Amino acid sequence: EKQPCMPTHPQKPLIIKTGVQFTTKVRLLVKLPEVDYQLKVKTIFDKDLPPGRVNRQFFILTTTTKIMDVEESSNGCLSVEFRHLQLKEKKYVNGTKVNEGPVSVTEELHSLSFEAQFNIQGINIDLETCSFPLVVISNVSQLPGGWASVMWYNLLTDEPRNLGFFASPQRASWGQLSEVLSWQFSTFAGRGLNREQLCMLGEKLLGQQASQNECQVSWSKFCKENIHGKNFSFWMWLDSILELIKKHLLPIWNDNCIMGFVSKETERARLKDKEPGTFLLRFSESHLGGITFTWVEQSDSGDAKFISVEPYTKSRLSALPFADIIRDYKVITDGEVPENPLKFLYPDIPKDEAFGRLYNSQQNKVFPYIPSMLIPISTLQTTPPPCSSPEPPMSPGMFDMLTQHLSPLEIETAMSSPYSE
Amino acid sequence: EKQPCMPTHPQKPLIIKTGVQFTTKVRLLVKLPEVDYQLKVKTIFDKDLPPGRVNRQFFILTTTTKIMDVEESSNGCLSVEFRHLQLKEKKYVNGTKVNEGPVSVTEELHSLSFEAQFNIQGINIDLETCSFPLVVISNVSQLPGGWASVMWYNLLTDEPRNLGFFASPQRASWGQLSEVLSWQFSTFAGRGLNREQLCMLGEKLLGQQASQNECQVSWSKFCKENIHGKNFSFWMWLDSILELIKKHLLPIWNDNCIMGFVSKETERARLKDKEPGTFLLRFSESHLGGITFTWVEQSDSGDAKFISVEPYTKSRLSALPFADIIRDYKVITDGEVPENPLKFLYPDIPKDEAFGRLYNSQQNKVFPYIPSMLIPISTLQTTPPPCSSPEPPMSPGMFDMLTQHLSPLEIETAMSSPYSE
DNA sequence: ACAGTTTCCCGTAAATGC
DNA sequence: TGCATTTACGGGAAACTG
Repeated sequence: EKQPCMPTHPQKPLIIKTGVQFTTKVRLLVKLPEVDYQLKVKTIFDKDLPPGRVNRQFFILTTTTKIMDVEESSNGCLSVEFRHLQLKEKKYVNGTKVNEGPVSVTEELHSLSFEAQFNIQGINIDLETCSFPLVVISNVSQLPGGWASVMWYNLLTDEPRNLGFFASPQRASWGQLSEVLSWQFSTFAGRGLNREQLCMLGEKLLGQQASQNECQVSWSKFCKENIHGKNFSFWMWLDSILELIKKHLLPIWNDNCIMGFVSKETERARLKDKEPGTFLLRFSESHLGGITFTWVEQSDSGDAKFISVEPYTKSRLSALPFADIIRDYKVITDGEVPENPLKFLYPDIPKDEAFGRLYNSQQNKVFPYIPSMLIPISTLQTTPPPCSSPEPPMSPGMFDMLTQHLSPLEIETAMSSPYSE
Repeated sequence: EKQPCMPTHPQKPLIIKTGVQFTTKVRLLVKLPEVDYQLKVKTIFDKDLPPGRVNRQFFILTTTTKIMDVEESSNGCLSVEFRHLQLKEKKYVNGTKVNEGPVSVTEELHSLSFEAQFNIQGINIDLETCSFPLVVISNVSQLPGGWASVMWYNLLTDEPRNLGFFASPQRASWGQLSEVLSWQFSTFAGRGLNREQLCMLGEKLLGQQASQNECQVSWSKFCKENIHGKNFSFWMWLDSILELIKKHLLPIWNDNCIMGFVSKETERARLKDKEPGTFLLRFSESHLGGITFTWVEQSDSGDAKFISVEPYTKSRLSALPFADIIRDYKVITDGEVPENPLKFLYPDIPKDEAFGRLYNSQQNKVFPYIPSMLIPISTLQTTPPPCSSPEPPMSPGMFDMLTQHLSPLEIETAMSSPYSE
């Protein structure tokens, strides 16, 4: 006999890492008439799993049974919270590790079941329920893949327990998907994606025709296939940016100072007619988790010239916050006096108005010492290189700077540093 | 019956962290006449421990028995290697946790015992041996304390198993101790300490009279009491420097470019009559794990002037290697053109001759972008401050630089944002 | 409240398995 | 051999515990 028993599913952390504690709570939604005895709930991982359905099997390492208790905060329901639950992989299950097709670890769905039974007026009643699908990972490096699965699953099915979903995952429309992507950013970074940003993402994922929201995206294209010419998939790239924002760019992102997702063409079109020194912030498309700025200058011929700095990644940004980089950035052109080329955040906001609030002086006052700060510097040449060697030669300013400091032996290696477009 | 049975003690890693695997090997040094049966060895942690001797009790989480085997590499001895051993703390031992005095975790000594028994011609023979004392820690943050204990123990006792050693640790003579300290540097950093460096350390630890090698140092002074006015002990300070060298300064240390341990007085005496721009490298005495450079300049009055930069710690050094800092360091004096004040490594070695080999151009060649490097910069004033505030006021150059960028902009958070929603 | 100590767990690196 | 996945564990931070 099954009875109504709705647990509070472990809905948010649908991803569980082995060896890391998680919590789940079950609540009995009917009031039992007589509760003069203890009601025990048992948790089982992957109960009644059809054999061969998953590649990996796990078990709960910690206590799996607990007594239900009257919940204070609510209307006196019975509930139980399992804390400090921990998953561990069963190795060598019966010596047969079923290798079932191309479903990767983060596509393998599991579930957590809860059982209770009680006796009321001589009738034995079994209660049972189970969680939404779970992804089990063994290292945080698998978290992005896990999130992708959860997103895709939630996007495309309303079934509470379709564990075979990724055997043949449906396609999503770009309209649906873009909404979910924006929601990721608004949830985890505090600000979603605007129409232009989504449009760039759509074109990146699907090509020019993607302006149509009806355009279909396959799971593989979203998360499994590498972007052409790169060694990462679309979602891995996007998630690396989400992480970069979360850790290093949160206030700047929330102040809407990061255009971020812009094609190089759009970037140029935007900056072309702007005041020299106008810049915008854009995420790297060539490397994971990088952000760069591009500014416009007047070239000698009178045309607009666009210059982008080598993208900053988390390692640099943890040495120097991005707002400080923008404040302090200097370019040495032809060995002259360093100048900060960044004047106006696109379209025309004075730099300090946009970022001043976030500047951090880096000043530690430790008395007998003089303070020292890190300044990001680029060197640039305006005069065209005398010959067209495959690698553009070094600017005179940089050359001076290096030769001045490098012993004769080291010059060769340091020479091969390209810049200028 | 006890028999000669000398194991290869776990000598080097005398410190074991709970939950982290370690390895130990036991070798039977006598050849058994008849080895037609298996000889089993069992490992026991803290065997026969007098109750109340230690605060914490541990057990071996993994397999504790193994069969001895003929060792290939040696002359056919029997030996056994325990791998993947792991320690875990027994909690709530009999409900009584004996709190025995002021012996800290890293002073608590433990031991690992090995037992085997065999029967030869009807006689039962018990073999037993045990390791040198072990320190058990639960976090790497306790490693320096553990090392200190191991050093002190080895320095002051030849007993193989005096587990109560730290109940009343003997004093060491500075002569003995300084030798051990130098040995730490030569073992872990590749170059020991010279007489002058040791002399500075001796004075730091014991005051001026410490030039005598006979001077006695207490364990407490070495490792437990804080240095006057600081919140760390002598050894914690020294070990933080050892770590800094190991991770960030190895080649520079081994090239003997770091004077390192110099009092400020000696530093000045050394630099006083040198060419302006002569500098030396010294470890910070005020903060853990920091290194600074001090250079000499000619002041307006004609006297020598000494300037030290705020010490670089591991976080800065992992963004920028120290050799590059020395190469690129710039001072902006009174807002003028940046100049590198570092010319000659004391006594008179041109900077690039000393460090050129280690320069690293920081140049990542990622095509469409211009490279950017981090330059450490200090600003300095030559004109004396108008008033004598307790904190040295900001130099005009720095002030300009900051005001130029800090505009009246503690403005409200969300200004006109460059992108529409 | 607090300091000494342990636990937790991310993130990198290395090991393992397929 | 290379790729996918897991294990190992340092290091920072939170939690614990007298």
